[in-house]
Amino acid sequence: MTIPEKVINRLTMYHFILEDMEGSEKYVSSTKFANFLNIDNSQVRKDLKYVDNQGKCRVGFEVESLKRKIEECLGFKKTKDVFIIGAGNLGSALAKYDSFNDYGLNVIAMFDKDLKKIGTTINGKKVFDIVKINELTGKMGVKTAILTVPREFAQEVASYVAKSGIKYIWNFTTCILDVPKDVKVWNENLIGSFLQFTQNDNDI
Amino acid sequence: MTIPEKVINRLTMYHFILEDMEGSEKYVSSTKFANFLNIDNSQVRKDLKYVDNQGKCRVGFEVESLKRKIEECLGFKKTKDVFIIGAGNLGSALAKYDSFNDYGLNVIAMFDKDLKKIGTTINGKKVFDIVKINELTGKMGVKTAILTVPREFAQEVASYVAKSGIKYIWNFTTCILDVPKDVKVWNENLIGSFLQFTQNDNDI
DNA sequence: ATCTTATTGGGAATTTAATCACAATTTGAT
DNA sequence: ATCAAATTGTGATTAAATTCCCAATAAGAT
Repeated sequence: MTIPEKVINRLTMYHFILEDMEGSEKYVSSTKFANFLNIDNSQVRKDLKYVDNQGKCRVGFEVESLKRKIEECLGFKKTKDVFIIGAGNLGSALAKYDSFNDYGLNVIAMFDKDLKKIGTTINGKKVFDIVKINELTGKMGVKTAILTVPREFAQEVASYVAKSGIKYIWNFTTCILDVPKDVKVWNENLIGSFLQFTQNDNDI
Repeated sequence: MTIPEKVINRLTMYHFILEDMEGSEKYVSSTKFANFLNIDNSQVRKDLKYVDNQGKCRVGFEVESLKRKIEECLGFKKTKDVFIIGAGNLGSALAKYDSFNDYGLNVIAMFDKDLKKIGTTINGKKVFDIVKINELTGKMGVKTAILTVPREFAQEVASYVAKSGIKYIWNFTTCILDVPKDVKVWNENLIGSFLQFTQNDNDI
């Protein structure tokens, strides 16, 4: 069953909440989730229909089993191997971001063109020369790359990376990439996200 | 006029594209934007209706004027002051992220509780003791904080920050925050974003 | 001058997402 | 045993977002 993207996003947030409740509370209601996220409680119940878990009238949803069901449903325990392209500030921060591991996102290696960075290790992830990506993509069967290079190199690097066999690019740069049709790009547009957040409030 | 959030996000991406075209091309068509972002071209034209800029039949939209209009419309030139709470990997990376400046996002100062970090300077931004935030929020009139502390401290720090007068929290942690009603939280859920990207592709 | 083609603008239709409303259920209190 | 309250599940409704469609326009070719 394919779950709508927005539902996936909310399910991960319910999981964050469950993480905090586990151990201290046995049940949680849709209203509790709804209040945390400022959404309608029936929305929550509809979302939870996607994971195979039913609530109890007058009581709510069982914390532990719901948490486990979301994990199964979204594959948190399934390892998703990725490369990080660009061992700069953001790339390094993401390499050190432990929450990725908790959700199955496994950084296999990093790539850069800076000789001072190549050969070093960041949080246990080795930094390779970008020209090695072709060889390593094939050898390790990695299909996903996180792109964190400076804007001015983003297009060039993305094209290079696409040629190596990478099929999914999670793009953290402010460059909109032009890549072959068989490569899927997901723009993590932080600027846009901030503006969505603040745009309709004039006192920022 | 309030612009829907999704439109705001796409407008910033059109701007990214225009940034690359400026100087080399005079006109751009809705189809060109649409192809870059894999969306329908009439969607692009409807988005562009929100900024006061009309296209020319058979030619498209003028690159320079459209770029300028988007900037005006979304307030890229208007300074938006923010604090970064948490001078760890992600906080430091965001403090060094120059694209923020280009879009008017101005990091005024950083806060942490680690004595080794307090007093240092990251990309020109001074790191203060978190207990100073109350004083500085008032003095500098800052209303927005970027939260990048470790998950286990997120709720505690968010409550503290909210008490200082901060009204907007851009939350990069994997903790869903419980804050007073007059504080608006925007969850930058990277885990959820990644799963939205990859969930319906089974070969990751 | 006429034709072809690329493009906009915008109405209509469709699809997707969110909200509302309420019956059914279950718990705990009286 | 009865009643009040909290909660789920879901059908109906509303709202928002996207796509489809095509007339109108203007550029460039013939």
